[in-house]
Amino acid sequence: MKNSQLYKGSLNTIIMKLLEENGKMYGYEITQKVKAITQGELNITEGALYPALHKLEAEGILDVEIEKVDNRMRKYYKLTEAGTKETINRLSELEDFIRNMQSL
Amino acid sequence: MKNSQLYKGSLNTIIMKLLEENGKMYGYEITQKVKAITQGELNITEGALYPALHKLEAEGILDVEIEKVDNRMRKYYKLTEAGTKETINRLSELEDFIRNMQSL
DNA sequence: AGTTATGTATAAGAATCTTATGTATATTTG
DNA sequence: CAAATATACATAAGATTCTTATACATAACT
Repeated sequence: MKNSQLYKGSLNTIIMKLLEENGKMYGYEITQKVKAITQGELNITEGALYPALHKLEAEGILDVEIEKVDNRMRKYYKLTEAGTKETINRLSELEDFIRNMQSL
Repeated sequence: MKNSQLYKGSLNTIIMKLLEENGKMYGYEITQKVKAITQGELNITEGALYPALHKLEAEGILDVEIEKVDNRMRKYYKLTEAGTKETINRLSELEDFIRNMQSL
């Protein structure tokens, strides 16, 4: 997701952060939201996104709810209770990471 | 190098940033410096560090100079001219990354 | 004498992401 | 109206990066 290697390992945090703010989102929506917010700088690829969503679901971080809109499938994801707690930790780790990277 | 996945992909940037500030450093010194600056939060493992140094050297980012101190080998690394230029880009990417992660 | 610290190195495996491909429907454009 | 683009999800092969374990060697500390 971008040529810069720095984003490697941050996809789960990005997903969780967006879901915490927006309640529920579907995969394609996440890719568009990220592109919009970063002014096209960060493009999440489906090959990275969908496996990540499936894994977070398997880990009990996310819940899925399937909807059909305009005859097209959408899988809405939202944080579980455990996922919400875990997100707090992740965002704290993100702050630590940023602080450490700046002070190095 | 730590349980948080966020650091994945940032090792090269860390190495280059430290070398830009400190002129030249050897591997073990880098691990200790990082540990000290982050108050033990970030520990770079040798299994990650040495292959990374070798690769940066092969790419022409780093130059090596071997010294013997107290009968023990030290390999001092410093940025090449190309490496210094590349470091400017990396640090710019780091700022973009941080800004994007905060605005998401 | 044995453990810890200093110092470098590699190899097997895990985790994450890229790139490519596949399927399907809706909308826009030439 | 046919073709291209947008919407929407999915997986598989390969690349990259890191973890964990192991290896070797000397110095310093207990």
